[in-house]
Amino acid sequence: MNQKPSIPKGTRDFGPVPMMRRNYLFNTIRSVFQLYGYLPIETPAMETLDTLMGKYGEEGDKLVFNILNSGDFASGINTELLQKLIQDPDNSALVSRTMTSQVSEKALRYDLTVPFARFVVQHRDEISFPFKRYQIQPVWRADRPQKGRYREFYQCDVDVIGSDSLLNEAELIKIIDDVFSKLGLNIVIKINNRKILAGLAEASGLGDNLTDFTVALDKLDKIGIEHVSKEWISKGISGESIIKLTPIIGHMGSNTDKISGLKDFLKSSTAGMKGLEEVETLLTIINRFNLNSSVEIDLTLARGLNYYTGAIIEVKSLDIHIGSICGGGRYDDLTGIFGMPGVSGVGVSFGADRIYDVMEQINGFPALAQSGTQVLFLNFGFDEATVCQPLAGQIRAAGIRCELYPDPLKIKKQLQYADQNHIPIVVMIGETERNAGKAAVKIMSSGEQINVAFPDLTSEIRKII
RNA sequence: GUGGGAGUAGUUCAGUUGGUUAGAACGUUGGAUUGUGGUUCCAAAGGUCGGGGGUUCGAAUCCCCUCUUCCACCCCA
Repeated sequence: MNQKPSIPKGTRDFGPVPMMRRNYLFNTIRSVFQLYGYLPIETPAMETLDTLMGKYGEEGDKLVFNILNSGDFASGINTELLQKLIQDPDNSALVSRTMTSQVSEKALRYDLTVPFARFVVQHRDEISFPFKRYQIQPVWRADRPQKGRYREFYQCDVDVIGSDSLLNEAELIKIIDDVFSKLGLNIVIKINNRKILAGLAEASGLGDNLTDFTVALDKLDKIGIEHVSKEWISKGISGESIIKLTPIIGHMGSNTDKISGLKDFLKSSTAGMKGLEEVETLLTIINRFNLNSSVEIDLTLARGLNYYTGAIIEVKSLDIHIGSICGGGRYDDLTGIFGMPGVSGVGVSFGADRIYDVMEQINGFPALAQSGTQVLFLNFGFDEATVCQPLAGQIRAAGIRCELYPDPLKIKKQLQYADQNHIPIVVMIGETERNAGKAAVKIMSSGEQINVAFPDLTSEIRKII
């Protein structure tokens, strides 16, 4: 007892109440996915290192949890090679990488999209395209935990792969709107397009600085235009370009205003115009949906851009400031890295844990009393309990949640148990009741108590509930 | 990976310029005439003060290291 047990950092236990709420969340999300015809899949918690590495950029690779090989994992180490490398202290990163590959061949999944791509390639024969799937599973990241950031968390992914149609993007936005409407959260759906970003870079003469350009741009709402400009300049982007860009990026008007501004700015860029056209079409489709949430074009939305090629989607809570609670986009060639080129997909991922945190903070969860026991039989001893069992069986057969207290403790203890577990009805059958053939039914909220003949017990309880 | 705050009973926290057996509240357990909960009253249990090292006659308190956690950055759900 002098040593307290604990769980790894960034992980959490979920007691009954959080669990019921999480189930409510997952069920809501799942029911919407199913309503649009998406099919469930699951993939293993671990993937081979080959599948995962190199898919998330340099930063992402570092955040993958590696799994040590079983058994005598040290036998695979090439000591000669390592000794050679280790002599140079600058090599420490390389040494770690080399060593990892020698003692580990699998890792915990980092997201659901890459395993999905692997799944599609591996099962291409069984899949008919377009393939619409959803997947609700935990993922793991060796990130430093903080508010709204965990090392083990759930993602709820919906993707459609094998279709270029913008109707898919529109459908996903409708799904987002449905889910958050059902949950009662106020959100804004931000959209952008990778091609527009490329166009902005091109039209302002940035050349191939796209990555540096977007990484800084993504921080605009956080650090402001001055700091973004500074970062751009430090990356070698010319002041001239920045002056051209500032009014476009800082444009705060409506979507149509933004589009007309962009139309003029991007006219020299084919990619940019293509992206703009996509956004326009998407907005046209969405306008027919009558969404509850607002959809706004946000040019600062870049989202890592590891594999996104078209639409970029992100959802922010208007209730709580917590980073994005849902995000995704189109990736034209994700399966290409697994040897199946030319298949385009688009998908979004709901961050269940962050959504939970938001719901929690705004008291957005409905009362979930419908999960606990409704009727408790007190235990007056073995013989009396034997009488209770068939009666409890009848009550359950009527669909009422019912339990018998397992130990013949003092009645006070058993009532305390009922009280603490918010059980509304208690049935007492002691020696007296057993002889009389009548049960004492106590309604906990009022303390009122009535006697009911055994055959009428189920119907009486049904009346009370 | 970088920077800052915090670690004292199950939980939330007190703990005076270093000074005797480290406190409270809530919770837990037991009791207040035998088969009746929530309120009340009484009592008890529970801490090598995150861990290790150092300074000191003496450390929860001062210094160093480490772990954990929270916050910010990087990045992200």
